[in-house]
Amino acid sequence: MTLTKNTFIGEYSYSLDSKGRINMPAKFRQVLSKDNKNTFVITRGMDACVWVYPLNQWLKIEKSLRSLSSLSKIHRTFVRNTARYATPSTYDKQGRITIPPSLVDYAGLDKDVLIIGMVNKMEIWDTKNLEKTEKEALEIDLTEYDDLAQKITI
Amino acid sequence: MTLTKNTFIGEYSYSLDSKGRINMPAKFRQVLSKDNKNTFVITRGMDACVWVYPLNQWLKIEKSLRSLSSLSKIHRTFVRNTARYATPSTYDKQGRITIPPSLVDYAGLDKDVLIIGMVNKMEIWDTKNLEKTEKEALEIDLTEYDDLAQKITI
DNA sequence: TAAGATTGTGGGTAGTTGTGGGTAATATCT
DNA sequence: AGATATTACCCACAACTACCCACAATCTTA
Repeated sequence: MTLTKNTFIGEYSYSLDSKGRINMPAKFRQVLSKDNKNTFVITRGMDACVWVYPLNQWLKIEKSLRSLSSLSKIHRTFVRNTARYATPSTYDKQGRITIPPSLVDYAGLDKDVLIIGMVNKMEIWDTKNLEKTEKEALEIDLTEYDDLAQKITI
Repeated sequence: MTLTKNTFIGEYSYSLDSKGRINMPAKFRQVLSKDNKNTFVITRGMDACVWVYPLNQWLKIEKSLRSLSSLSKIHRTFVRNTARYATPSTYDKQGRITIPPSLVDYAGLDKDVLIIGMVNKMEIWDTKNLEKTEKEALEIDLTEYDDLAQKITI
């Protein structure tokens, strides 16, 4: 079952071990193209989670960042926050990546974590944290949400 | 009797076996075009049921999701909620797909299930659950139904 | 109606996957 | 430089999944 290359969907439950390693879902490893060199780039997500990009996707982002002018304050902030915490990490023979302590801290990762496919990247969430975030998300503007749903036609 | 490609209508009764597998109606498999690679994408339905897309239909959704920027919170939420529960599943030689435990749970699938053709996708319902939902549906606002009638000619 | 093909259901087995931990190489600090 | 901490790589094993075969019931066709 090979899906689109470098596309991640689905939710997987794993545990962060005592060495700060997390398994990458086998299905996600399978869809990776070879130019990713078994490497992911991990960085801060915009929510309280960790974003994990396959290498080649990250390279595209780097390119976009390069095009942003530093004259704009919001551009500077965005580039800084995105680039600052990014770390490349190669997964081991068992398919695990090591999450730097600072990111474990940022996302509040404890033992039980969820890896969520976000199409072009993955998110790593602390299970309990996500539940909390979901409750808050109920307060988002539903009209806007519906508009989106209309456009996408699921 | 060849029907329209990738179009699903009708209702079929099957059973969920001890390994979490459900047979896909032979007719549904027959109308699939080859680019579906014997794969369906299963996800949460908006009611208490499982939605099953043929691969190529899902790819259209995926493409829309890809166009949404993660800078927008509402976009992130939408992508997450849509992609999160989706799992590709290739059917075996006997034509069965495996339903992940989380979705079995979500839809309350027990043994007897119904597969319902929803034109561009299918729904899998627990038989008893659907009966219950149907009773509740009798109470929906008939005005809304009338609105629909304006749009669609039956 | 009888033979053959198709369909739905059950279960066995080999390979894959997730997780823990050990050891050697590398980095850090005094 | 030497001691200590950190990281990278390897092996082991239990649980799970994909794949295969079997068979009864149903449908098709001659």
